[in-house]
Amino acid sequence: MNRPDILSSGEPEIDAITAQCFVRFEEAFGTRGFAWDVQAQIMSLGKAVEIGKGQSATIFSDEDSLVFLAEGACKLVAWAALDRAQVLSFHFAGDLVSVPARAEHEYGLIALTPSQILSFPTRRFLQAVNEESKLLVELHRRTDAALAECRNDSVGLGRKTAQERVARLLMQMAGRIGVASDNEVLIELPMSRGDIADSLGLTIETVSRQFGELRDAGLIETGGRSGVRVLDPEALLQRAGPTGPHA
Amino acid sequence: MNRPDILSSGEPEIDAITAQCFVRFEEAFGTRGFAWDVQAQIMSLGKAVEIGKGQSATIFSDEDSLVFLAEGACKLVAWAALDRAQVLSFHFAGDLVSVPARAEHEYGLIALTPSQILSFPTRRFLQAVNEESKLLVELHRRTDAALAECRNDSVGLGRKTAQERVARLLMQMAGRIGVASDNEVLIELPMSRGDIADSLGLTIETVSRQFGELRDAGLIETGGRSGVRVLDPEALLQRAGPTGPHA
DNA sequence: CGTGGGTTTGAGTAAGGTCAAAGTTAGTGG
DNA sequence: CCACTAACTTTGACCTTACTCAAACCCACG
Repeated sequence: MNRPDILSSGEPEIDAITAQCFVRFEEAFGTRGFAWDVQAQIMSLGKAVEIGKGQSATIFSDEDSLVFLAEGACKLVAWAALDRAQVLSFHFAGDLVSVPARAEHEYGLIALTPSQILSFPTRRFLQAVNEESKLLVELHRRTDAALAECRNDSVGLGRKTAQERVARLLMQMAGRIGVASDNEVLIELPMSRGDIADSLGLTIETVSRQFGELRDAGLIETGGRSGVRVLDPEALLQRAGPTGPHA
Repeated sequence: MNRPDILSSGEPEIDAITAQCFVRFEEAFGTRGFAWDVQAQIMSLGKAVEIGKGQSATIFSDEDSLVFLAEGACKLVAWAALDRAQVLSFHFAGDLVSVPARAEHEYGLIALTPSQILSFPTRRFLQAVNEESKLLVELHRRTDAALAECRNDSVGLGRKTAQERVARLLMQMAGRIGVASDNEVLIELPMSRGDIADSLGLTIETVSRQFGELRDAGLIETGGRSGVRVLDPEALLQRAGPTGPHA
């Protein structure tokens, strides 16, 4: 997919993807009111691209990146080894994802559905917005929320049974991308069983068996590969296990 | 070890713990150069306390807190249930810990050794330092690092064997609090086998057995409950498992 | 309609959990 | 300073859960 220069002589030509990504970004972070030069810096740092299903979104290979997901759904993956992937999180439109260049493991942000993303090199981005403390506070808020989320997931990975993990993921997805209709929730899962397994620290087979058990128990119905109808959210939440030390 | 008041006479009396905590905090975050009123606000928001082994450090019960660990060692714990604790991280002097008031699980910061901590209510702290973008950037940097760390741990929880988990933890502790001496590292573990088990998603017995295996293999020696001598760091790192997809 | 990747199901296995008991360690008080 | 004790740790036997390997199945795509 070719992209025309986003900066060019005369009036800057901007392609549709770039334009749309920045509009969404401005909406999410309220950068519209920023000083002119800060806005210009942000625009020159951000690279907008469209990526197809299964494609990786790593842009800045030797630098930490900050990726804004304008449209679509992605998974953040770390590899413990070539054959041991761990899905760290699923992301949807509006999310800001912090992607390390390379830490103890190699990371990748991979599209589950065709997605539009806007990538910034973290360090230079922070320098650019250095004086816009509102954005810094929002950035901290989101990172802190991601940390809290990651910690919640840690509890799941360390201390929950296969069924509790699957039930919890379904409830999370119900809340994130589910469509409610009188005490039922319809979910269209953008990720495969393999992705779910990799995110829960299980195998494909175990995930499948848990789907089966939940179906046999009458808590969910499945339609095709990606359709899930939660028939009894209450009971499903029960199976996700306890959520605190309250008794 | 006593320190005189850092605010001159006529001002409110400040106890030794508070004084020492703030001195350490200033050193770590360079708040010395801040505007007078910002410094005053920070000081009025921070509660310094000394907590003994096993004591919990939760100060602001219904608000997210930001806890600076001035001295000692602590564990951050979440409870999946009364009998299912997950240790999310271990912390040492100089660390800043983000403690949610209450999310999906209940959290607690608990002292492993007598510790001095300085707690801030996150929201009001952010308001106070709103204009000091250097501190905001540093805050973001630390939170982002904690997130990266949490994600690395997720890989461990989801995709590593018991032995890999234990070996990795020992290497982490070697790097964090170990004392090196010609190709050996001495570690004085501040946490119990139970804490280690809870942080790795294992049982006490399994952790103990892995210590045994590593000892039998000649990679480590143990002395008493807390002493560990890493005889062969190379080999121990090997047992921690692969660290990326590089073949 | 095929075809191939994803999914489900089944049988056997292994890693780690559970239960129980013995052995240490590091305080505590005499 | 030593004996005592309670908590922590180690070890052993057995069991459960989830993994592995394998085959059948079924969507979704061309």
